[in-house]
This record gives sequence, C-alpha cells and structure tokens, in this order.
Amino acid sequence: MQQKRTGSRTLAGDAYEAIRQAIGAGDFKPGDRLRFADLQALCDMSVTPVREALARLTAEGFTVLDDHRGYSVAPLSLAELRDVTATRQLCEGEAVRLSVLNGDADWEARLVAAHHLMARIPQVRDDMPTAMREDWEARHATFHAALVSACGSPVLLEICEKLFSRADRYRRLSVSLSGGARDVAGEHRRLVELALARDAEGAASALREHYGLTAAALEGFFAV
Amino acid sequence: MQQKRTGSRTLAGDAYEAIRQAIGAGDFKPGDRLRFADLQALCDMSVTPVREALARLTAEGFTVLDDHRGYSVAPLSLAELRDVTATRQLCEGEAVRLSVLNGDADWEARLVAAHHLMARIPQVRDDMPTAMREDWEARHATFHAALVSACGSPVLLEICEKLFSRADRYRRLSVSLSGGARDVAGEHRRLVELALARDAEGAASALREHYGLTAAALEGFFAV
DNA sequence: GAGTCAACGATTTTCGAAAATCTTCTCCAT
DNA sequence: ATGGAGAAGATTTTCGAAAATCGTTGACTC
Repeated sequence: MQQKRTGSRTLAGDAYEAIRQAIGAGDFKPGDRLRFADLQALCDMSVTPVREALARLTAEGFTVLDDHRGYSVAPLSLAELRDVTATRQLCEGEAVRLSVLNGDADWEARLVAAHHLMARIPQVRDDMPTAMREDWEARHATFHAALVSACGSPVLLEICEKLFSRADRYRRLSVSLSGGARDVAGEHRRLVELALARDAEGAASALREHYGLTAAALEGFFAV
Repeated sequence: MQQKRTGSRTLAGDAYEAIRQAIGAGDFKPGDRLRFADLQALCDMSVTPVREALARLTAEGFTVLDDHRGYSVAPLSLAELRDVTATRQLCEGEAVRLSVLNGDADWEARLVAAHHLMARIPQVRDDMPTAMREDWEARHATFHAALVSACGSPVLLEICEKLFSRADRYRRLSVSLSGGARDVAGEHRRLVELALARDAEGAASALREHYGLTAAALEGFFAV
C-alpha cells in the first residue's frame, strides 16, 4: 500500500480530512457505524492511522466511540442543534465582542477581505454546482473565523472553531430551505458594518441573532 | 505482556488514566517530551493504546502533538492561565446561572452532598498526606461539577469539564501558597448559599470572583 | 413455549516489527 | 572558524496479523 500524502504530514492527518469530508458530504449518515474495514478501503491505508483520525474526530464531536463496538457518526438532533446554537451565542458572542474591542487595522483588513470573497459568490442555492457550494462554505467559515480572530483568547477561539464545525453539520444538512425569506448576505454585511463601527455590543447581538435565525431555519428538518 | 484492565474497558482507557495521572503528579513536567518507549514501560503495553491515549489527552489540552516529533506535555504559562480563567468565567459563570434557574430538588441535593463531602476534609495543606490531598481534589472537582450540572446544556457542560481539568493543572502546581489570606472554604460555602437561595446572578458573580481569586493566587508562580 | 448457554462469525483492539522521518554528529570544503 | 552534505542513531509512524470482545444463532432444558 503506502501511498503519497495529500496535504498533511501524516497519513493520520489525511485520514482525518477524508473521513470528515465523507461525513460532511453525506456518504455516512448520522448514526451510521464506521467500520474499520470500510474506512481502510476509503483511505487506502492500515488501521492505525484510521484509528487516530477517529480519535480526533470524536474529540471534536463528529463521531462517537462505544467501547468494543467501535465508532459511529454522531447523531443529529433538534435538542443538540438548540444546545450548540445557545452555546455558540454565548461563546462566539463574547468572542466577537472582544474582537471588536481589541481588533486593530490588520483585523479590519482580514475581515473586509474575507467578507468580500464570500460575497462574490451570489447565493447558496440547491442548483449550484457542488464545487461552488463547497467553495462558499469554505469562505463562509473563513469569514466567521476572521470575525472573532482578534479576541485575544486562544482558548475561546478553539472553542468557537469546534462549535462552528459542529453547527456546520446541521447547516449542510439543508442547503435548500434557507433560500426563502431570509437575507443571509444582509446579515453578514451588517456584521461587518457594526464591527468596523466598533460597536462591540451591537456586533455581539447581531451575531447571536444571526445564529438564532439560522437555527430557526433548520428546526423544520426535525419536525418529523 | 497483556495485563488485566484496571477500570476502563480498554487498555487505551487505562493508558489515558495512567498518563494523565503521571502528568498531574508531576512525573512529567510541562514541556517534557513524551517518548513512546517510556510510556510503554510505564503502562506496560504496546504502542497502539498509548497512541490512542495521547490523542485523547491532546484533544483535552494536556499534551501537544508535533508531527513526526511526537507528543509532549503542554506547557504552562501565565498567558494561558489568564486565558483559561477568563474563558472559565464566561462559560462556567453562564452554566451556574442556568443551573440555578433550571435546577430542581435533586440538583440541590447533589450540590449539598458534594459540598459536605468536600468540607469534611479540613483544608488543603502541604503537610497533608498525598492520598488525602488527592481525595480532596476529587471531591473539589465533583463539587464544581455538581454546581453546573443542572444547566441543561450538555455541550456547555463538556466545555466546562475540559476547562476545569485544564485549570486543574495550574492549581496542582501550587498546593502550598493558597493557605494564606484566602478563605476558600468560605467561598465554596457562599456559592452553595447563593445557589440554594436561587440567586442566579449572584451565584454567577461569586463563581467568577472565585476563579479570579484562584488565578490571582497562582500568578506568583510565573513572576520568575 | 420461554429461557439459558455455548459456540460461531463479525469487528474491534492490541501487538511486535518494519518503514519513514527527524536529529545529531562527523567530515570536508570554503 | 563557518557552513553544508551526508551518514548514523533515535524516535515516530505505519503495517499486517493475532488476540480479545461483542452480538447472534441455534441447540438444549424446564
């Protein structure tokens, strides 16, 4: 076996990326068991790096471990969506507040740049090519990361990152329905305005509301 | 090789416990490299479970991974102490607030019981036998866990747990100096009083102050 | 018919060694 | 002296198979 590295410096890193992407793409559904045999076939490597990748994914909440019964994709639920949203409102709200208070001109530049890149892709829609949608997701993540990047607290930042990717799973579940009554681009624009105007409380409120609206839009999926 | 399990259901779990304890006990100092050979000797097992244990410890911030250069004990610093403290004040403050708002009689009972167990051990002092100090640490952790346990947000709770053990490393660094001017037991008692009186904001403030004082007492260690 | 238990198959978990990578030291040219 | 190439040693990372464990099936008893 033994094939070349794609991006990271270890096979375990590659496995992490591959499995995470496969989960994001829906190849494995929430609750599905993740058998080592399948994952080894997917990643084309031995069990050891796969195991390490799953350990990392479990730490971030993507997968869960049941002793001697292996790993499975973490289930999605309305309760967790609400929980993650509330915790995000707390942590990222504070992080953006601190960012606005502490951020310098470099931070402003990063924020404006990230926003511009995201805004260039018109609107997330179902009929978009997958590649463009993936591209938007990446820029969206970069934008939100930029927003909080000047908070000055690495610990808080790490928490925000993890919460973001955890919420991301819910967002990807529903590319379709957000199209309607909501002005996501406007919300993002307003966040930038408030940040540049150095309105810390306002930006924090706007971000909390932004997440609240996103969660509300997703709740429909669990009305089954 | 292949020895019996101590508590968990897998060797990896045992390794996790053993290494975590060894770090807590100071057998490995912050910044020390953790060589697999040493850890295998310590745990008396092969490399695979040790590797999994380190992956988990890294996820919780006890250790850090440098690709192809292995793991080492996460360094301690004044900056991180302050960062962790501030983040704890944010997250645990909110968690205790929610706990007071949502907690039922069972929660009150858990809290009172945990406090009682902790209060029975008089005071943490240098001349205490190690076993008793370890015992107090465990009860202290249980007490703080009980305090936030009714917040209703598993995600927030998990964050609090991780932050607690991360801060724990700093506390264990200094069993000695807290003895002086501070009334830790009184602070704990006051927390229980406020919680039982259903003063959510008061309890949150008291907890934030409690952590602030703890951090302040520890800052001396980094004045080197 | 319901319940217990042993054996089987599927899967995870662990092992011990091989391969890959980094670090250090030596030696040589500048 | 200084700096760099290259070999040797130490350590991590990965492999492929063996061992341990779990869930299930099916025979056997009450």
